[in-house]
Amino acid sequence: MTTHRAASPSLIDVARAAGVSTATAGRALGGYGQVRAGTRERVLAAAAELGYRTNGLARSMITGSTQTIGVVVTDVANPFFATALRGVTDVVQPAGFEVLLANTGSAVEAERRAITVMSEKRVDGVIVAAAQPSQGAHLKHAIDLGVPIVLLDRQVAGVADADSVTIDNEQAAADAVAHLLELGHRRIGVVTEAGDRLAGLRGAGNRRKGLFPSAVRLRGYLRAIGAAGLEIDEGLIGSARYDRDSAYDATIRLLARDDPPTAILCTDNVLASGAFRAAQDRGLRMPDQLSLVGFDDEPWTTLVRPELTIVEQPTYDLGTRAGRRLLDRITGARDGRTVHVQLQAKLLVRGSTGAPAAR
Amino acid sequence: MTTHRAASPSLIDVARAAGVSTATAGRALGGYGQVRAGTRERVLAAAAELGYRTNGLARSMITGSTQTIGVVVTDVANPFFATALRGVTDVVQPAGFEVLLANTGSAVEAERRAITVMSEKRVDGVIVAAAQPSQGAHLKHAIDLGVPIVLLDRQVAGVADADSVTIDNEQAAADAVAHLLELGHRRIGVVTEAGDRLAGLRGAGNRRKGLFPSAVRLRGYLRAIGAAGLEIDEGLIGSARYDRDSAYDATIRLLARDDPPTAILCTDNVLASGAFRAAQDRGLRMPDQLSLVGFDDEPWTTLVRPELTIVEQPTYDLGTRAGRRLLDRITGARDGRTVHVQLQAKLLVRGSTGAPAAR
DNA sequence: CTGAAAGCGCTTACAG
DNA sequence: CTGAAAGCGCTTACAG
Repeated sequence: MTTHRAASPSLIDVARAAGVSTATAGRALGGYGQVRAGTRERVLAAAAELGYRTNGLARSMITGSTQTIGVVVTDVANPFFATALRGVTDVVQPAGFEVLLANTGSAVEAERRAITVMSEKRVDGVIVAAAQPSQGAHLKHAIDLGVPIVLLDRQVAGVADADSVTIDNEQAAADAVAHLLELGHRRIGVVTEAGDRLAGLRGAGNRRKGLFPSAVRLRGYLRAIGAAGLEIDEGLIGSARYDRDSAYDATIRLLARDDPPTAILCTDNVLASGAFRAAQDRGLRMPDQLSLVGFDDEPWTTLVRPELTIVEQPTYDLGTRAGRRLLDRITGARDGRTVHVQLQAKLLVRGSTGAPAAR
Repeated sequence: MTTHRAASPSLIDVARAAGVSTATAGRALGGYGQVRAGTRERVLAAAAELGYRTNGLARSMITGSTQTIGVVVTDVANPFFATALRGVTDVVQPAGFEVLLANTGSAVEAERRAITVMSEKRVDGVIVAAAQPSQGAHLKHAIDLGVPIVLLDRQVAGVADADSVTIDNEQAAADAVAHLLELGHRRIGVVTEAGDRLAGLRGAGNRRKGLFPSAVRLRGYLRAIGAAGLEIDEGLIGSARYDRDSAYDATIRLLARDDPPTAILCTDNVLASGAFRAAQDRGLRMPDQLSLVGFDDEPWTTLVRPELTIVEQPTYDLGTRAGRRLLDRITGARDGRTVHVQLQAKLLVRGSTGAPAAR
């Protein structure tokens, strides 16, 4: 029973059916301006009768607002971004905004395209977790065109006028190392994605912009080790790619040293899972023979034995704060001042960390 | 150095600067129609000079296409939907479509609003993981208005004209039970969200529509038990809410029976994590004293000891298939026939299942 | 409170 | 290949 589908009725059709002008029909349907109650009812009845729905494109073209924000992430399937995204939607949807989502797969070119398209679709603003924090020219360009941008999780080099909501990753990693130092560890290893950035991080520079969170965490590790008066031993810095197997290998290498670390910090949840497996396969008792610290409170960290000590990031809040900040930019007080929110992570001490075994 | 920002330049401005008509400027910029190479260059130069960007709203209003699809899920933070969503974006973005995302929190009212707004924004189609598979009136309404819909993960009652892409959950659960039966188990328990649907499932009905995946899985369990000639023992059906603690409690209750199950199937990944913890806390050796089967290949399932036997759902593919199907509906062969794709899950046998201990 | 008219920024026939 | 004109479906001053 496929009925012939007429073109979607427009305001003109509704107005005609209700015997009013399109201006009046628009006022009744759009909830703006003044309309007599009786008139409104007649219009609404006609609209319902015809199956009318507002054309949001036409409305947006006139009002200059789409009630839509863009969200650009590197990987929605990553629980970190999925959770932050949930935070964004939970704040933004009740305020009457929709979310246009783009996944970049960490490719700057894809990010550039996404920003362009979103800008052409006239989103009211964009939240972006940059693919490459060192490359922000296209973001600056968008800002110059009048698109408000809030950076999520990564500060980007060369983008002065964007707000940002990030986690204090340097302090988070330093806290974890401090915990291990306090337990008496002196040879503390790290499994990290940012091993290749080591030279730059050891320099005097203290910029946050342009660095991936993993690099900032590595700097926190270096800082804490240095603050304790210990030498930085590059042999304790295990480089890995962003996957479990690579972290597994890096951990095995660290443990194979003549003088292996008694504790290891992993700068990420995925890396931690690889390190945990490596410790398991090596038959090391945790925490006696090896203490381990990871990032993110994922389900597995409390299912394994011992439970994993972790740095808990306020991931959901990261999203809500970014959403709220963007809404403020769009609607309310456009005081113009650029805001950089930095949230604190929390060390959750569990069974995988303890004093090193006496030797 | 805040320069005064002029209103975004329009095609008229570009045309004037290039000394051509708006029609020609539009053709040069939009890549449609015929334009002489020299003319095109002049127009592009003028556009670049002025910082012109196409107004997608105006374009969409005329062309009747927004190159945007809606995706409606209950919870983006759930790894299942996050992964499926990634599948959708990976298919749809390269084809030139953007994704408008809505999170419903399983509330039908939120879903209704999301569909309405998306429809008003004139998305070209919508993929929806229904909040309540039993309630589909608003979806049917949208379809009648001309919005193509592809159902994801859940068939919905009363929505005849929507395509669907789902997983064969009944077969998946039945396979898991068959595996346990083959190992020699006779008292097989189940921890499920759908315990309250039991009466309806035991009836003769064989509809898939209107049921949550958990309910379909429970039916698979019932079918497999019945097919083996065993009695359904309602005492072996542990009801839980959708959280780890509730599953933990349900498992503890099952294990406290005089005649406890020797194996347990969990109809979901979250429930499985609770059941695993319960088995751990009870000090039960797996698989000897208890065999356990879960759903979804989450990281934790290979980090715990023993590793968990699971039913692996093709979650990412669920998204890619739904995306592709919707694109087909929108662009290509609108043959009109409604398509129901059902993907098969795969049992991954690992250490948590084995023959029951002799007693 | 209501309406006639203008206009948002494009694309699309239609002529040339 | 190019342009003048119409039109997509709304909202917004402006009058009354």
